[in-house]
Amino acid sequence: MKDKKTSPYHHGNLKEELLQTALEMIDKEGLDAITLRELTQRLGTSRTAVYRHFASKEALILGVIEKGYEHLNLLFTPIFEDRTYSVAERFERMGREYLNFAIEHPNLYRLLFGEMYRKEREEICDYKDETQATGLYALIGLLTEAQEEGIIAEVNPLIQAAMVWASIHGLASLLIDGHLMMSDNMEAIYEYSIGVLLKGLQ
Amino acid sequence: MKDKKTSPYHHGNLKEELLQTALEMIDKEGLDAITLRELTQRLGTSRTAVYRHFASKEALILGVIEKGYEHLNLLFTPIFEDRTYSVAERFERMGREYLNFAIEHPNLYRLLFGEMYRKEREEICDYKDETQATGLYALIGLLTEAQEEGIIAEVNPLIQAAMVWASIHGLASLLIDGHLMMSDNMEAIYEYSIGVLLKGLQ
DNA sequence: CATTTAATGTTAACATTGTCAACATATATT
DNA sequence: AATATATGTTGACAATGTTAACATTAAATG
Repeated sequence: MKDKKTSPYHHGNLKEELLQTALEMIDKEGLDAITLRELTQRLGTSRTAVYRHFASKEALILGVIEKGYEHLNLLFTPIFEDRTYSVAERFERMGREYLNFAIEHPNLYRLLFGEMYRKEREEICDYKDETQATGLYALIGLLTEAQEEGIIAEVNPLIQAAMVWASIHGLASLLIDGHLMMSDNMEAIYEYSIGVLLKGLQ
Repeated sequence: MKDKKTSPYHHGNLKEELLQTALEMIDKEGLDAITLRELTQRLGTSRTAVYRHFASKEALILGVIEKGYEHLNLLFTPIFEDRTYSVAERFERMGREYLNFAIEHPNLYRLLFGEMYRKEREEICDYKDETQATGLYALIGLLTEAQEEGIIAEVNPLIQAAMVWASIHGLASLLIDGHLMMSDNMEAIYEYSIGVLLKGLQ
């Protein structure tokens, strides 16, 4: 019963491992593939062990979302702030990185930027949190920089950021959800989009 | 048993009413709110009557999607083709109508343009179908017209259409999924976006 | 019209899943 | 050492999609 080598009664780090494994499962197999039974089985615990660390399955997923945001923040912010590149170059690079993430991790992308738990998400992360964590904050900074350099028009950067984010998010969404049947033209569409944006923002 | 007034054994038009009621339920209460039991109960039949008309719940939803596309086509195409307005005006009007639909019917919008049944959807409606039904076809036509009038640059209109659609779709998605916390600035963002697009496309 | 066949609808049952209550065991506290 | 708290387990339940077996109506066929 107390065979410590194979399965100690207390797992030790279950909460963190639940989050981590859930994130990996969602990433690889999609949100629908996650069942508490499957998840806990992979960690060698019983089905209901989850409820000692999370109020519900939903609460667990919300934890995964929070973790995902932190991950994204670490991924994107350095690109935005790398001053070895010009503003325009950073603009182009950030869009590419953002799209790459969406394409390589469509399930995670949908979880973070889709409707999932929209209502409940608002409680754990308000506007400022998400803005900061998803790089929208950094985007606003970049656009402000661009305004100072005279590259783009001096308009409320919040509105500019929303417009730019929407464009790239729309492209990512249509792509990973299978509505743009021109994945081969992907690169052409992206470059054209960045061009249209930079020109239109002037 | 054969009280025709209250409940005839054969419903008569069950398939169509299933689609219609399912569409209304999805529209008002969201996709998750649909259960076969609830749906059939509203129509006064037993839970499994669905299976005489659809292979599965998924097949039913795919039918709803098809119905939704047809509906959208009827809604959008006239706007695209109303030549009493200039090309630029039509461009602006179509975007507004598109956004309005998304905001007024977020659940339907997500169903039609989200990931739902992405794989299976490809079987019932290939590129041409969706392109035509969602107005992308009309958008391409409008952009071609704009090119002929010299309003925008002569670039592959397919790529232009993808870029424009992505921008508006991104705006709609971020809005209805609660990621843009500036619904009050909505109108400003939209007008600015159209401006950026028209300028950038030149 | 009578009979057969196909279409449509119903009931009973099952597997899966999230969740809760009651119980068990390990760790922390006093 | 004794108690309390945290953590994990087992058994059960309700909801849901689905299937099989049966019932009833409409259509087809002679």
